[in-house]
Amino acid sequence: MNAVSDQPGMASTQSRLLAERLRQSVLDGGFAPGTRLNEVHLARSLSVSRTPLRAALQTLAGEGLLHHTPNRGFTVPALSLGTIIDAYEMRALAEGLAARFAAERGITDALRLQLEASLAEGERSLASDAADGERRRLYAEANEAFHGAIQEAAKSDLVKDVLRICQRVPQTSAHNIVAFELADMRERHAAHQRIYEAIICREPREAEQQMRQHVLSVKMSMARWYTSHLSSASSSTSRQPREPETSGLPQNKRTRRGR
Amino acid sequence: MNAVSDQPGMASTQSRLLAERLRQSVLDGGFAPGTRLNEVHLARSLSVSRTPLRAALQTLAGEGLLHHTPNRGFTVPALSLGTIIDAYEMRALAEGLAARFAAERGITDALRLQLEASLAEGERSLASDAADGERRRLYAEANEAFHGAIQEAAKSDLVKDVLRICQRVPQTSAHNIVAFELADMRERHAAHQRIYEAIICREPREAEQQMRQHVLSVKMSMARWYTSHLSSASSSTSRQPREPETSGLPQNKRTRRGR
DNA sequence: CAATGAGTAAGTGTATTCACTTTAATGAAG
DNA sequence: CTTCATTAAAGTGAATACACTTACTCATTG
Repeated sequence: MNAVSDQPGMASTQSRLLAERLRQSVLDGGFAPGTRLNEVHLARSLSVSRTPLRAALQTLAGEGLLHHTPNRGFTVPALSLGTIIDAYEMRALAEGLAARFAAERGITDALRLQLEASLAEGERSLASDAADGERRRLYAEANEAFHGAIQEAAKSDLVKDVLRICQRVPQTSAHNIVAFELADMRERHAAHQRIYEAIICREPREAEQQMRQHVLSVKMSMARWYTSHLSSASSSTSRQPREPETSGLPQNKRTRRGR
Repeated sequence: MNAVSDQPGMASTQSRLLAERLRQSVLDGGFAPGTRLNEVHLARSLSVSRTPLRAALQTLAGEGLLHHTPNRGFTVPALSLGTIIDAYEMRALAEGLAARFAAERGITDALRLQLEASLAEGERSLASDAADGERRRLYAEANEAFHGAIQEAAKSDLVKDVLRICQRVPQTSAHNIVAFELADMRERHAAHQRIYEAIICREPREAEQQMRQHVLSVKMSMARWYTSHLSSASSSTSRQPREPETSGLPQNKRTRRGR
């Protein structure tokens, strides 16, 4: 009955794969904020049964990426600008701590190489005369690699979890916006280099301080961009009574005859 | 078939109640670290079917309170002292942020009263000549009320979630140990008062700084206590291959006949 | 015509069953 | 006595079936 058996690459279980896919979808803004996820339709559209789907949804709800209401199911929360700014504030502290740990504990050669590679990649993306969108994509990639490497170097599951929570902001997620103007990107790149040096030199306080400033400056750029571009749209006060607006697939026909 | 129907107080669903109970159990150390949770046995002992139990477990796993391995089920992670210390480090930052937010945003009268009540309660517990254990219990209660009120005052779901993660440390959980010696408790109480004043006076930086110091000092006490009292026991390096040691109820007979 | 209430479809919560994986006891072979 | 293969029991993952709740349509009534 199962189509894919004895496949070597198939390490994980269905629920986990689903959780991964859905997490990605939610973070990428695949579902409109406030959307109500219909289990039956979602299951059909993903070609799975409800059981593993629910498993995935429960997990995501535990992670705080979805909200659950007892007899109404799962919804993707709508975040206000204030919430997003708070998240950056928290993230500045958490990433700062990660940088501090990395500096305190020292990093493996592999991670040092990854850091250097991401810096080089960022440099290249800034130097290239590629189209603006393409440059941005490249830089976003380098940026993610840089921060990822530091989080790894921190060697703390807890810090990683906290950062996951801080970045559970749909739409605004790191790799979507990241760098807003070329000048901003240059500034960020310089900050990355300072952070790298502080870590290599094993200077915890300096690394933490630099990282905090860096993230807070990203916060500023984001807020500026957000207010000037979106302003009105999707600025709801988190979990206010919003209209259902279900999703997961069509909810079309509703044919009935009188009693 | 369901025994409890049309009951007025029954607001929530079975899975949620279970999640709550289990969360409490895990935090209170109801399951030994490293224990493997057997779904069938646990379900029987809790008088529920596997479905809602699994739902609860998935949620807790999402929260990071349990660990899940594909075909082996859920386990309660064993934490090393290092991990616990890291948690305090993160918690210092998060609670500091909460205090800052509270000072920035101002607190409602209700919360101000709760803060004052908890301070008074702490004072009383320190002044009383009750038995040491009893005093400790009282102080722990006041302590929890104090920190809880500030977390509320921060008005940030994200900060609350982060703090939940930082306190997801079984056994060592806040209300279990908290204050170690009378002198420590006095020092803590004084810190609480300073924090309270900073918040009332709307001085964000001061509030944040005081709170950070406060939590870090708790960290020190905890580490001192931990090393002198437990030292060897339950100091494993997080997620190392530990022997199964299942739980949930007995696994007794194993009768079989040869092929 | 608006308000209200019954009845029904859609949707979520839970139970049960089946399939697949892991685990460990047993016994044969070296 | 140790090692390894065999094999069934126990356990988890997934699917299906059923129960209960919510929400909507429509008809009735004042």
